Amino acid sequence: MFFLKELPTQAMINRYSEDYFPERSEDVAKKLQGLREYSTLIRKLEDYFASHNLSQLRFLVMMVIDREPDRDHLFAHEITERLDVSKPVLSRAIKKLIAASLLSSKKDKQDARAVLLSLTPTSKELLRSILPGYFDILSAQSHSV
Amino acid sequence: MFFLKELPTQAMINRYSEDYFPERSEDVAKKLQGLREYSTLIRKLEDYFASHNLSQLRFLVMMVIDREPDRDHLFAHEITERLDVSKPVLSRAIKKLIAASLLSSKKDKQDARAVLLSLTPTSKELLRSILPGYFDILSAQSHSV
DNA sequence: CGCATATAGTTACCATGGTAACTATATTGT
DNA sequence: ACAATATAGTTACCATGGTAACTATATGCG
Repeated sequence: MFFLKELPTQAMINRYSEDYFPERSEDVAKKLQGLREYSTLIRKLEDYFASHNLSQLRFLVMMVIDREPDRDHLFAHEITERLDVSKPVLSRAIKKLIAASLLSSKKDKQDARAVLLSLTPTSKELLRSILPGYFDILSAQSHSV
Repeated sequence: MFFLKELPTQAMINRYSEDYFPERSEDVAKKLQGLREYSTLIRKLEDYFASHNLSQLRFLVMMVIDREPDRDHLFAHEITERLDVSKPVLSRAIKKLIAASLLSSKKDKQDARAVLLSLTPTSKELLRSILPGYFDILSAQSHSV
């Protein structure tokens, strides 16, 4: 999350950064603007998911299972490879999804430690129903990007 | 935070979104890429601030006081106007900054509810010392932006 | 004036992010 | 075979985000 509402003017950035690398202060201004825009976008997405009793993470967990070619399940550690999230946080997200019947789990026969995670009919339908709004938010015009 | 490491291919986005608005799927791809890049950037900034016993928010609180023209202090509610953060979160951030001697507070004489917040010599020096690294991270080249 | 409303800031509680350390199972190497 | 190491997932604990409701003070208005 990036909180700054009113971005510093170029003059202000120059004032702060000119001693160090004046040649890069335009980059700095662009990055700050990008940070602000994407933070706003992330807030919109989070609000949207919250209105469906989801979070971005729980949505993405379902997405990476859904988009997996050739298989209808993933193990938690495979999800960790696909999402930039720590194991404990993923573990809890999965627990919540299972509690909400949005994920089903099955012990793996080869590896007693591992758990197969698959989408349920409910979550497949939920995914289909929320995707339009998701893409809508993502494709909405922002000020500059 | 946006977690997805491997972004969906254009073909995948089309598969998901073509029923709804195929004409916008390029926007979607661009936005997802932007989200990922800015999430990575935010992580780098957070790590940098953490290495100085700060957070992005506490840094920005000091910055908005420092950058205020004509005055050397702000009230908490004025900081709320400048930063997109809830009052309780700001309240705690301020408490931590005061505890670390990075902010000094003084009761306002006109309004007994309000508290004047100013930078301390320590925080002015700290700001100066961390700004180069901050701009460095912001101006570092990313893959596409 | 004095009551209703607004504002400044805090408290209580919850959601979600992280790391370190743990249990249980699998694998590796001698 | 079995000890050492690696891996799957969880637990415990902390940081930081949010909203609702609270206290205290200020303001507006009949």
